[in-house]
Amino acid sequence: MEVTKKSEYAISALVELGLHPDEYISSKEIARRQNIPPNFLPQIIATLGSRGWVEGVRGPGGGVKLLTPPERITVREVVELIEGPVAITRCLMREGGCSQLGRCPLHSIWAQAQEALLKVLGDTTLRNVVDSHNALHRQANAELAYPRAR
Amino acid sequence: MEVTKKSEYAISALVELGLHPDEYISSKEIARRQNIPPNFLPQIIATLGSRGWVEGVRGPGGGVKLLTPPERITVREVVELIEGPVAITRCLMREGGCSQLGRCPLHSIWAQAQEALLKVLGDTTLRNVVDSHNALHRQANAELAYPRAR
DNA sequence: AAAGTTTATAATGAATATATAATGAAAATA
DNA sequence: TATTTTCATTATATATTCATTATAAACTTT
Repeated sequence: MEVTKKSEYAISALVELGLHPDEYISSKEIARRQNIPPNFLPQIIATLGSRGWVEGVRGPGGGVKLLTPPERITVREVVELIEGPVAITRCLMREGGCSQLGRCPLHSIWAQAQEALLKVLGDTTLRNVVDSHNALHRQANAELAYPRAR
Repeated sequence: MEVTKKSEYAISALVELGLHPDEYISSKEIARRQNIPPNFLPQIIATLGSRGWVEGVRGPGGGVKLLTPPERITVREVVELIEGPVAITRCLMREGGCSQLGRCPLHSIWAQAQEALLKVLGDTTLRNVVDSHNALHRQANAELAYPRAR
């Protein structure tokens, strides 16, 4: 229905792949680096593969590789792929979700709120996430090298 | 964790009360009119009462009444009262929600998205919802009286 | 052929959401 | 005072979803 861990894992996996372009990484290794349950990740990767974003090669030396440039994938797209159509309330879901068949007075408010949410996610590309991941790491490494006084 | 039916029921109940100012309506009657599970509503009303928005009077002729003007209650407040602090992802929840202790690159994106969502809900008062409820009803009634040709 | 790996599906346990039921307490009326 | 009506509170049951593990199958390389 909305943003579950599964989506976070998917994004984390894509980020890891984005950090190492054109490299095949086994799902087990991705799971280790990104702290994702190793048995859970394969299903997620399969979904990403069905969308054409990643390619998996089986067998020894195989692994997963990013096919699509990170700037062409938005967080919104990932979430919607993993969760299915996002709906912050039952009211916005298919069929009998809305008690009054789309005429309930809350309908438009939920829709507006959801659109605001999705807009933020849609304006954020995987590239942005990869970059801020890098920034965080640089910062952490600098801190290690030159710790500030406390 | 986020917007469940419970919140919708709460808002619906408040709307019903807002439609009939200064009138005591039994929870059973509210449930009937707004299509809310009748046994579920009392718990919800109790929560609304603890916040001081409604008053319940027991005994024959008793019922529930709105104490606070609808323009002074926002949808956001209702949702947060019913659901507790809203968090669209585990990452934004208390304590160990974020896998990387608040430093994960997704953190700020979730936060932005959530803030966008909450802003819409915070900008909508119960008055707005009551009004659009009225508008919908007027429209439906006009349609009944003077049906358009099809 | 053997080992490692992805892909796909199924099964399970845990948590949460939803709802019902039971009980208790207060107020009004007869 | 007894009875009815109603809110308030708590306990219980059910259903759904989430998260994970487990299993099986297909594929690739060595």
